Amino acid sequence: MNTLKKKIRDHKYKFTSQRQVILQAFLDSQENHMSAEDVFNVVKQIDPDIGLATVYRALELFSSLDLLKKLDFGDGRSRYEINDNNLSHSHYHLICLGCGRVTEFSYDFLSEIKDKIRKENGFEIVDYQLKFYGYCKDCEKNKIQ
Amino acid sequence: MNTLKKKIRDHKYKFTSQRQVILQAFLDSQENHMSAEDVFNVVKQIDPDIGLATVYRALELFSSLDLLKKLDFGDGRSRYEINDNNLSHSHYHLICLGCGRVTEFSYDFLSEIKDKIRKENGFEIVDYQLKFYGYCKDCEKNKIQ
DNA sequence: GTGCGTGCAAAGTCTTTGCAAACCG
DNA sequence: CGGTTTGCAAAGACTTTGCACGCAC
Repeated sequence: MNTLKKKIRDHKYKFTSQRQVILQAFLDSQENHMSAEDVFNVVKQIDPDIGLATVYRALELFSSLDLLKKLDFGDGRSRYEINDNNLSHSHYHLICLGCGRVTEFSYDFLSEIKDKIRKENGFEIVDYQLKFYGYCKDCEKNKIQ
Repeated sequence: MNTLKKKIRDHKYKFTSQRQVILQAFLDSQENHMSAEDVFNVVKQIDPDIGLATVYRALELFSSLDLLKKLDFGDGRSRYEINDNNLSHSHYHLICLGCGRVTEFSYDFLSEIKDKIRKENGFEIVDYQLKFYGYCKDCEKNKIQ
């Protein structure tokens, strides 16, 4: 938390109690991919006066500071996760078309492809997002088709 | 177009003039990733009476039939492209953080990772989406930082 | 104290839905 | 003809914004 606090202050933003509570929610949460409303519901427990707009504003601020990473799983709302800030530590998301469960998977295929893309397109990668859609073990078992 | 028409009829859906015009827009368009409104603007030229809701309904229908593929580039609206229906032909999107331009890139790394994921997670992949964020040649050149 | 940050409510954007009329097969 | 599909407008879901008050520094 102190690292996060420092990063916010370094950018001349204020470390308000609301911002702290919202960050804490991510540090504490078992739920890895919270939507704005998920976050709102968590922080309301600690500070009932907090507003949904404040949550949205904080999530956007934190994303711009790379404290959080904004995700999209195609369910009509943005989701966020703590950003570990290291490309090679990145993970991918396995999104089950049956139950919607999102699992994480990690495997370094990037170094190879990164070079290839730089050479062929002159495109300098700073981040990426990889989502696999399919059926998880349980749904595969129960699939009719 | 006849293949598409067949696929629609095979599923007992009607091949209406509106649906035809919308599909034609994708076949003709140079723009590879049209939003619902982009499509609406194109088809209005041909059929001024067409409604935006019809476009949305058609895009959803076509996606469910795998004629189109629904994409999300994080700009707050869904985008669509013709689906080539072959996992190994799939391409990735290079999204420039400078100018927003979306380029396509193709490289088969999937077969390898697919096996790995099936073994380790019991997850059966049917589709995936890979997006790289970074800076394209031009923006890299002009980047201050 | 000053100006950034907040809460609230209203507005905005994209998308979906209800319904009567139109149309495909 | 009958059930789909359409166009329109209204509603819905998520997110952003305007503004007066409050708080971090």
